Amino acid sequence: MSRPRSYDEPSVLSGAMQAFRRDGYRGVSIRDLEDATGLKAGSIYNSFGDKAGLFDAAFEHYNKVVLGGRVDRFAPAAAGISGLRDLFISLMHEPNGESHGCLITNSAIELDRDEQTYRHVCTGMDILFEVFLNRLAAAQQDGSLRAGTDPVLAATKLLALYQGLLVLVRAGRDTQALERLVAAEFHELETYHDARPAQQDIQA
Amino acid sequence: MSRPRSYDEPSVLSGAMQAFRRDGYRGVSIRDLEDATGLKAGSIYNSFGDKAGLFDAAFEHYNKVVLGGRVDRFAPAAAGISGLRDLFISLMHEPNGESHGCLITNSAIELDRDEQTYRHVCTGMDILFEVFLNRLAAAQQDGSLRAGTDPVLAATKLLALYQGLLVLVRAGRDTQALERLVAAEFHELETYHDARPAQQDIQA
DNA sequence: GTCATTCTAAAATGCACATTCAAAAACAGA
DNA sequence: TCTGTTTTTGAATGTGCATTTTAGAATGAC
Repeated sequence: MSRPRSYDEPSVLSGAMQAFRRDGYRGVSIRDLEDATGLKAGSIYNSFGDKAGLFDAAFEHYNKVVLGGRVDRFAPAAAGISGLRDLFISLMHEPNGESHGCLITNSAIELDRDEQTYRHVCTGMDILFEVFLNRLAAAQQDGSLRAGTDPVLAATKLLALYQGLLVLVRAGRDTQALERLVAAEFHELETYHDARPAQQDIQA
Repeated sequence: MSRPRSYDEPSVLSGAMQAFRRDGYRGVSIRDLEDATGLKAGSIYNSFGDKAGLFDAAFEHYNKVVLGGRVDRFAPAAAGISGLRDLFISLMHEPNGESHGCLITNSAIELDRDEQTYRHVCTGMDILFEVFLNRLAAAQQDGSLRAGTDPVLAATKLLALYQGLLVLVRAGRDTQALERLVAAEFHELETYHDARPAQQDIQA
């Protein structure tokens, strides 16, 4: 018994999300959000309360759909440590030059820690940490984790590496070097190897 | 043959820098900068051209004085890898709760890559990378680097870790866990050790 | 002391922004 | 078809911002 909304919520959230990822919360105006969502300012306020409300909804959407989707696609439980590596490598392959940016990393820096919305930052990091820890612990069980590796420590390391990579990618650092780094780090996690260096390294 | 400036340039830059570190470029208004520097808006414009000009000068000051000072204090060439570790540990000990933030990391995220000022981000990262690489290469020479470690790869890893830690610190993550991570990473770099796990780990 | 020059102070300008308002339009139920 | 409710729209509002301007104060050179 009332006029129904004429827009598609997921696509509105997706548009807003993209704008926020690219330009940050402060860098996006209501005007920009009109273009990004297709909604007029009035409708935005009617539907989401205010700019912060839309940001909040977009962030929730990001954690659920984008982050969750990436995990499901690249690093499902069955994919083990190798799936985690794929997830990391994908960070260096954002669609052509179009650096979307990670809403978690970017908001961790931009937002004030005692804002309401900051909880999404913490949630996102918790999700990542738990996925890392879960896969590493499972790998430890089935023997595919290098012996002697502490899963909690390794998960912490992966979380830091993840955030750091996103900063460096956004800064335009050489992505090939970063890919080599990821390859090396996961090689260290996955395979059993002692530290005895190759002969030429000893003699050099 | 003219009126001299009545302010102390380093302290003006230091004040502005602190404001920008805490709240970001967009988060600081000219009004805020008046308080942070002690200068009136007119003087700021007279001396630095505009807000971006002051930011530029403050960023240069950051790279030279703050970043350079930290390297000299914690990780001079003589301190080797151990000095690098001290530098990293210091990231988790910013003055009481007062998270100043790193202007390089924060600006890498907030600024647009094709702005003039972004060069300071690149310069800062280059400085860090070169310091890391230099200390690691020296350690390789004198045998204090774990055999088989590639200095370039390790320096890349440290750069990513450095940026990632700053993101996580700003996000309010448990700093003790992060310190354990740093300790473990540097342990891996410094000491010779094979990967043979302790007995209890094999049997578990 | 006077002059030229540069700095400071304070108000003024104009713009972009987030937000609100009021009117019109679109639907659901009767 | 009529009614009530909600969405949409486009204009209006007011605030905060970066920046400019203007007038006055301070200094060095002579």
